[in-house]
Formats: sequence, C-alpha cells, structure tokens
Amino acid sequence: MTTMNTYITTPIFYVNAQPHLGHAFTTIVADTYCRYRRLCGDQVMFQTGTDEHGDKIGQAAAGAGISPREYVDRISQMFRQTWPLLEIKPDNFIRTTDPVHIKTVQDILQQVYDRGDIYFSEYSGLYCRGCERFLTEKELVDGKCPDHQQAPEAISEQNYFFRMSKYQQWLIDHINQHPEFITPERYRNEVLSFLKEPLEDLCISRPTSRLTWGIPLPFDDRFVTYVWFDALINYLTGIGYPDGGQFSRNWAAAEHIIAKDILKPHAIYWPTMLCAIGLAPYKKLHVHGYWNVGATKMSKSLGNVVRPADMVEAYGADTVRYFLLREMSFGLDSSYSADALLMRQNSDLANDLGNLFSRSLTMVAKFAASRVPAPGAPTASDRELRDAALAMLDTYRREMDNFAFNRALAAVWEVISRANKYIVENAPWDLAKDADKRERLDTVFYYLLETLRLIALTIDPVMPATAAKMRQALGLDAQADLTTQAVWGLLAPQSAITLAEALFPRLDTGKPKKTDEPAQAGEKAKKTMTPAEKPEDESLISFEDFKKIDLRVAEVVAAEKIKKSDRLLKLTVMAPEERTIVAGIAEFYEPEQVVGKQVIIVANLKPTKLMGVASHGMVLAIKDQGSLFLSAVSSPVTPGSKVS
RNA sequence: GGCGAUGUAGCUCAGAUGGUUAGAGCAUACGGCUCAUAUCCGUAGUGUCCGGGGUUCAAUUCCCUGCAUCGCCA
Repeated sequence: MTTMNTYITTPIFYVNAQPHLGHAFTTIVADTYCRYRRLCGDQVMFQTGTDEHGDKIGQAAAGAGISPREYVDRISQMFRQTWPLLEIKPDNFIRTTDPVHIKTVQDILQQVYDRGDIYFSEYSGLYCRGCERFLTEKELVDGKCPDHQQAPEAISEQNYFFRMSKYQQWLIDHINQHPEFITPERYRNEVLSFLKEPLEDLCISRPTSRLTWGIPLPFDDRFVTYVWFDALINYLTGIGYPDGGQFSRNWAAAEHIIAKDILKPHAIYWPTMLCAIGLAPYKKLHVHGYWNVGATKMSKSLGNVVRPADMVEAYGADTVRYFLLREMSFGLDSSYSADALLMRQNSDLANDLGNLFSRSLTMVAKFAASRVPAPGAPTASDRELRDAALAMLDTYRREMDNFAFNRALAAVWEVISRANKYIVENAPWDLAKDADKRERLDTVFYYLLETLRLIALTIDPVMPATAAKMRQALGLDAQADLTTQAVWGLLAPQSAITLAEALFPRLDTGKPKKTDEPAQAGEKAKKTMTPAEKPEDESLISFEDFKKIDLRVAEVVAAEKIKKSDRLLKLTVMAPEERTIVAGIAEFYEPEQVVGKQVIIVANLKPTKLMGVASHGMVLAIKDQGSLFLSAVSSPVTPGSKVS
C-alpha cells in the first residue's frame, strides 16, 4: 500500500492584528484534519504562518514608532506562540519576510514576466488606504469607502498587471470539471457566478513612492509586489518550490483551508497565478464561515474580538477545540458565546463523556480488580453496543473526510449516549452482587471498555489531550491508529487499567440550576451574596464588570474636523487595527495637535453614528475646570496594548 | 438594482421523489437507578414546518408571489 500524502495549509495571517477566534478556528480545523489524516496513515504536511508586507503594516509600524521589521517580528511571534496553547502543531511556520520566500516570489514574478503575462500600464482611480486597493465609484457610499469611512484619494499611477483575464475560461472549465475543487458547494457556486462576468487583470505592483514595505519587483525596482501576489506564493515556498525534495509530491496533495472573506484571492487569483507559473492548481479549497460573537459580528472595529489565549485559559484547549468543531457546520456562520460553550462543556463533555469514562473505570476498579476482564458470550444488548460503535466508525470517517466535523462528533456522541444506556440496561452493580453472574459482568465491562477505546480513538484528532488520558487509563499504546485499531476486541484481557482524574470539570453556569418561584429566586440570590457586597454596592461595580470594558492604547494617525460640528473631530487611530473614532474634543484640540498622540480608548463600545460618521469606540479625556485634556500614556507603547 | 441562500418546537439545528402520529440535542416537568463528575436512564409535552395564492385526491415538502434575514455581484 502506498502512503497517501496530504498537504494542509491555513492562510498566512496578516499581522495587522493579534490572533483571534477566527484565526484559531481555521488553524484548529487544519490541525484536526491533519491529525485525522495521520490517524488514517497519511504522510501529512501542515503549514501556517504570517503575512507581513503591505501598506497597513508599514503604517502600523510607523504608528508604533518602530521599524516594520520589529513590528512584524512582534506580531508574528504572537501567532507562533498561540498555536501550541491550542494543541496545534504545524510542521512549518512560514513568514513572507523569510529570505527564501522573497526570493521565490521574485523568481516567479520574473518567470511570469518573461512569459509575457505581466505588463505595464497606467491606471487612475480612487484609492482607499484602508482597503489597499482602488475602489469603483459605485462602491462608494457618500463618497467614502463603506468599510473604512474614509474618502478615497484620487490617484493616477503606472503599475504592472497580471493577465488574469487570459485564464478565465480555463478556470471556469477547471471548476466545472472538478466538483470538489471548491467546497462547500455554496462557495463554488459563488465563484462560478462571479466568473460569469469578465475578469479584470490584476494589478500586482505598488509604487515605492507610496509603499516601500514589500518585495521589490525583480524587473523594476521602482515597485514592490502587491500583498496578495506575494502572500499566496507562500503555499509553494513552504514546501520547497521549485525543486525541494518533497515539492511535487506535496503540491499534488495541497488542500487550503480559508475563511470566506478571502475566497476571491484563493479561488480566482491563485489558480490563475498557478496556471501562469505552469503548475497544476491545488487539489481543494475548503471554505468556512464566520464566528459571530453572541448576536453580532466579530470585528476588529467593534472591539468584541475573542482572544484564543483567553479561551484556553478559561476552558482548556480540548474544550475549545471540541466546542468550535461541534458547534459550527463547516461553511456556515456560527455564533460563539460563553453560555453555549459552558453548555457543551457540562452536557457533552462532563456529563456524557467524562461521566461515562469515570463510572466505567471506577466500576472496573471496584468490581474487577482494575483488570480488563475476558468477555463471555455476547447477548443482544452487547451486540447492539458493539454494532453501534463499529457503525459509528464508518460514519465518523465519512464525515471527517467531508469536513463535517460537527456530524462526525455527533456520531461519536450517539455512541457515548448508547454506552450510558448500556450501563443502566445491564446494571453492573447488581451483577457484581451475584457470584453466578461473574461472566456476565466481565462481558459487560469488556464491551464497555472496548467502546471507550474506540471513542478515544475517534476523538483523538479533536481532543488530543483527552484522548491521550483515556488511552493511558485503558492501558493502551500512546500511538492511536485508525488503520489498525478501528476494530472490535483489541483490548487484551488481564491488562491493567488505571483510574484517572475526571476528564472534564463541571463548570458553574452562573445560573441557578432550576428556575424557582420569583420570591424564592430572590431568596436564593440573597443567600449567595456575601455580607460585604450587599446593600450599598449599587454604585460599585465588580471586577467582572470592569473586565468587560476593553481599554486600550490607541495611536492617532489622522484627524479631521467634522463639518457643521464645533465639538467633533474624526480620528483615525491604530489600536492595533485601524478604526475611526469620533471624539468631542474639537473645542480644545486642533486636528494637527492630536495626530501622533497615544490615548486611551474604550475599544468595545457599541458603534454609533455622530453627525453621520460611524464611531467605533471612545477616546478618554479629562475634564478640569472647563478645560479638557486627552488621556495620556506615560511612555510610548505598542498601539493596541491593553489597559487594565 | 441583479443573482443566490435561508426562514421547521423556548434555543441550536436535522429532515422528507409530495401521502396516515414532523425529528434530535439543549432547556422544562415528572418518574427510576445509585456504578459515576448531584451524574445516568425513562416518560411527557408543546410546533398555523415565515405569510398569501396555485398545481394535486393529498403540500410543511413542487410552482408563483410577498415579507424577513444573510451572502455574492454591481
């Protein structure tokens, strides 16, 4: 049997913001899928990394008063340090500032240029610095970029263009001939519908007069490379293109995992670029949806960003991984909330799986001297449990192959539920009282332990630490393997099992267990209140309340007066992402006085419109005897730093 | 404005080439067990399957239309 190769990538993440839930999800999916493929015996290569060039990076670095190099090193490091917290183990972490990547990008540009697929042309239009691209008139709302609330600048410039249009028909044919090229189907349809209109050529350069933080074009040093053309090539660089040992084998097996916001570059720019380079397109593109936070979108400018490190600290890596994969139907949006996570933790993990594991092992310890007993002849109940577990393995594999992690996990949990039922059906505690029923008891335990073994096997890619604990308690090899271990009856009778700690704690939901009568509920609330926090505390807030306020340092990079308003200034700040904040300080500050200042902002205030300008946050200022002073930072810090 | 998707129990969602009682989990109520992390098992519900019209013996499922939400495009 030949070994299958799998090459999985996440996007390289843009270092203009710290890692958040969205980044974490993509990377958890990639890691889980990689672990799953390894379990199936594949040779797997898993790559993630950071994207570090472009306008916004240059600006953010300037805003922080450090060099772009220092800036990208800092943020890239945050990504690199986040993944181990989530039990994510990439084989390669690539950075677009790596010398080998820069060289590869230049080689490819030269090659495509030499073939005549890059040409020089003049372009004039409205350029939005926030988007780092030209906008069409129709995209503007009130003359401004709808995403950045900024009037674009009219720019006329010469640039290099990639003949993307030349490959349009080829791409349409390729997608039609390969139904699984882009999945789920909704995104494939979206791309095909986009391709019904003529494709424009892609501008792939930026003049150094406007941007220097990028890869110089090899054939014209007055320009640097457009970030997407630079970034996408990471997928090749990371596996040794053009002649690294494993390149061709890995490239044929390339599967990219992305969120839906970067569908176009991956589904359109990238395949046409590959075609121009003379390479086959990647094998598959897997597109997932967004995580909303509660009922609203998670966005940098709303300031409701969920940080993976915080989640892990609160719930543990396995719970976070399980929750995200169980809750999201791949391709669709889902919403994250602490409540939903607690529900999963308590119901699925602590009550169902954790308790099943705990009660089973305790009973084997108590009634079978911590040894795996030898099974006797199976009854209908035994066979039913075994068949359910074996059938689950098939469903599990099918759904995992399909990226339907939620369904794969649902199938596993059906067996967990089935096993809990099996215990009640067979009541081992009763069997244990009767010496004549010894064989029956042994059989029940054996079937239970085998089921747990198979459960541990299937959850291994999703919850590696938990699976390892289970395997250890069951006295199994550390190495899980779906190709050899997904059969019934592998546990050796007489082998020892060891009691383990509870797999998952039950967490306090912060709600009373039952909804009592209103009066009683009040009574209860009183009881749980400590004397110290009783009556007079209405004007005091708890530390929990305080923690809700996301205070950060922001650096003002631009400021302008808002017409028809005496009091309002429109500020553009980096915190660390760019956002617009309207501040009522115009009576005290001229726009040019505030640019460059670092101030403290409330970053998670609900956005509001003031004089027609959307404001994403609030600048803190001090009022004193009719004057007003902006909050200040005692020494320069990285924009976006938390204040607490 | 164009194209597309979605709208099912309190919540999150599944589902049927149209056919007698429309499902799961969570939440709720009641009952049972005691091995177990006050866990587990059982029972009980509740739904104008978004509104309106049409096709049909029969539609929640097909068609049209309206409303709502969302996505892509312009």
